[in-house]
Amino acid sequence: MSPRRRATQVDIARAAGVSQATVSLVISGGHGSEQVAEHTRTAVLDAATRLGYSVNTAARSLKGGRNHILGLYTFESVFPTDQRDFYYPFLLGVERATAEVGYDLLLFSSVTPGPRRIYSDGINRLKVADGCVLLGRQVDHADIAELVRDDFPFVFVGRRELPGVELSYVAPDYGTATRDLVLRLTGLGHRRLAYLRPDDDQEPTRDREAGFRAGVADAGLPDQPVHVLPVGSSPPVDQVLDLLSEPLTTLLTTWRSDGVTALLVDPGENDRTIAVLEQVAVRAGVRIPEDLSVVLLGEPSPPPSARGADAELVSTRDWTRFTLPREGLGRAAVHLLLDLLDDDGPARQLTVPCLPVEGDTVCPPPVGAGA
Amino acid sequence: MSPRRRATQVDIARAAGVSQATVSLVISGGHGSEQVAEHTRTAVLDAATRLGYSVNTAARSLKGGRNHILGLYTFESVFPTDQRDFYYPFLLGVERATAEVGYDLLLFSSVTPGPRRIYSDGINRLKVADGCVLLGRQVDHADIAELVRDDFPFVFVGRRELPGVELSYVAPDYGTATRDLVLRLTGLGHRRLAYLRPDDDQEPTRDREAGFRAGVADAGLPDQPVHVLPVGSSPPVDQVLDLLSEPLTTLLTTWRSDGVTALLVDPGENDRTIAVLEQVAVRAGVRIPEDLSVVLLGEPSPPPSARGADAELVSTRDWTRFTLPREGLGRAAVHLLLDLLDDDGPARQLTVPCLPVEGDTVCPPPVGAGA
DNA sequence: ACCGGGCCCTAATTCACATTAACTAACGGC
DNA sequence: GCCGTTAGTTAATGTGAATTAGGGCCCGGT
Repeated sequence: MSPRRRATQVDIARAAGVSQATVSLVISGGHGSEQVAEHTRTAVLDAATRLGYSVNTAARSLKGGRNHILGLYTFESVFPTDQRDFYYPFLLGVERATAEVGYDLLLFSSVTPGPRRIYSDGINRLKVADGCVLLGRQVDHADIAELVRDDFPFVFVGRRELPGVELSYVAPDYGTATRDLVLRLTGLGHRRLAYLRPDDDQEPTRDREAGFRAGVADAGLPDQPVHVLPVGSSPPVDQVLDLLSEPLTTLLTTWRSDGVTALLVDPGENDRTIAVLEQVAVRAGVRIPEDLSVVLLGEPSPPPSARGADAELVSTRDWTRFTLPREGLGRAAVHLLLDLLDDDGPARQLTVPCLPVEGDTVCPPPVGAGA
Repeated sequence: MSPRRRATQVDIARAAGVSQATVSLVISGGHGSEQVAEHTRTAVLDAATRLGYSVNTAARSLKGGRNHILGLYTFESVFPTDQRDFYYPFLLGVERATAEVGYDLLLFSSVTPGPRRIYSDGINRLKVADGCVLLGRQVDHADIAELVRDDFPFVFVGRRELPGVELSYVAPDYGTATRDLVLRLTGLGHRRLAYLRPDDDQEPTRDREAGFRAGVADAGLPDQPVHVLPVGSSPPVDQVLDLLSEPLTTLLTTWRSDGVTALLVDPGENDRTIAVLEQVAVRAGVRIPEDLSVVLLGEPSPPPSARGADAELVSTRDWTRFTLPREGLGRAAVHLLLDLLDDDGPARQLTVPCLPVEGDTVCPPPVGAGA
């Protein structure tokens, strides 16, 4: 057991016959090393190599105030088994971007499970990181307010708003993506569109609707009908079918008589709507896309495989839609966080484009329709 | 902008009217805080909460204290996309166990793989964690040696050996799992077994063979033939078929004439062997399991879906086998690491049982055979 | 010679915390 | 009243690296 201490700058200094400060200048590179004579420089580097030196980042951070650690805190479990496919790309993006900028990623798991609280024992674990990316739906508002009060740098993935405070976040650009889909439809000749959205007042819902109206305006069409479904963004799964079947059937009839040839559906946080629509359309004899082009403003989830009891309410069609740039959001969050760390400015927001997916639920309008 | 410093223990001390040392005693918890009067204690905690204090991990680890952070270092990318399904359970296990013991998990992504440069923030970034779980195949021996030299506590997932040093690791109990499969076969009536292993000298390979011999002995059978294939554990994928077809065909003939009714296959790190065996058996008219029961001493990978060019060399059969307890290994690694932290003893090793999987490649021996 | 500058380098300080020896006050046993 | 004991607290020290304020030293100009 030789408790051989690891080499420090002092050791190198002794070996090279210089002072620790000089070693620091050489090792730290760029700024200081230009002021060091070449032969001293090589002598130091030589000794360093010989002694197997490497920087003690703890000491470096102590002086510099940075830990070079970014935190990732999720309000649900960090590696959720059941939502694995949903969260994984976020994690991937965050991890990769973190690595690229030379930081390490600290997963906050020690915080008790259940409703996750940041400030459980009064002392804030998050601060061991230089800044933090926050993920998850069920946000504890009190915690966030506390973080803001503490001036702790953090960035949300997904748009988050809190009355009275400015939060930093990265969010998908639902508006532009929706607008682009509208233009795609009008480009195909559709002149009468309908828009379907859940009954909530969340930002993503508003963004998409705004994008819809913008697209309609850009295409030079008059205002198009917007229909609000009597469900919030996350209704109980087992009631969705009952809740939506009748209203959707009615709407389909209305649209047909009104000459609507294309429909845009905001799935909310709940992708069952589109599945119900599919069922209802079949029953009503409306063919998609021959009679009615349909685009989905988001992604059906779970993406690939449906299992168990839900199977009947999972759509198998390849909807024309757009996907959340989930890895991109993770990456963007990291970069935004770094900006925050450097500038120490006010909260800021960033949007990331959504990628269109060419499905098979869109085609030109039926001849003679929508004149 | 106010460059508001983060609150330090000195700030708290001033606010609470005590010394910094007292604050440290209170904050660090258990050991010292019993020697602090209750009212002092609460005053300190109060001030800490009020000032939004949190410990500076850099300072703490500089001095050698505990951070309640465990590190996870992988010699490949932490969230590898292509090996995602393989590594995920390990991560899950590590993360969950870490959370359960009240630690946070630090993913070391900043450390660049490849040729290690001394003056980049090298391996000793690990030190910001109290200890570290190491994962991955392509281990850099120099790094490990360095860690050992530093007396840094770490645990490998998977058996790792380095000449001259004792490493701590958790490993699947291949031996017992193999023995159990042998007993399973003899229990069905098989009396003449054959064993197939790759041509390497790795520990897992040895373990499995030892388990085989133990099982054979336990069953009261004489020594059974062991055949070594002329490939190491990771031959080039595109050559496996060529390399193995002929020898396997020969072996099949030999076994048939020798009355062998069951075969145990050590897949090595390369699951193609079993795929080749399957092809060859079909071509030789040997039915599995009617003519020959086959068990796989490990898992075929990639588990569920085969894609691309490899598809022809991926077996689709549901082999009777055992699976690596991957989440369990992750968990065990964390617990072993904690033991190491507490005891500071010598390196230690731990094995975790493998779970048997009932496939459809085993049945009783053909009547009249193996008498 | 003397002064003024660069140029290289060093001594000293700082960072936030943990640890430890030492100190104080209060209390009792004798 | 002296010493010992114990609980509670403090002053001092160590940790590795970065930074800053200089201090020699050499050299050219005057």
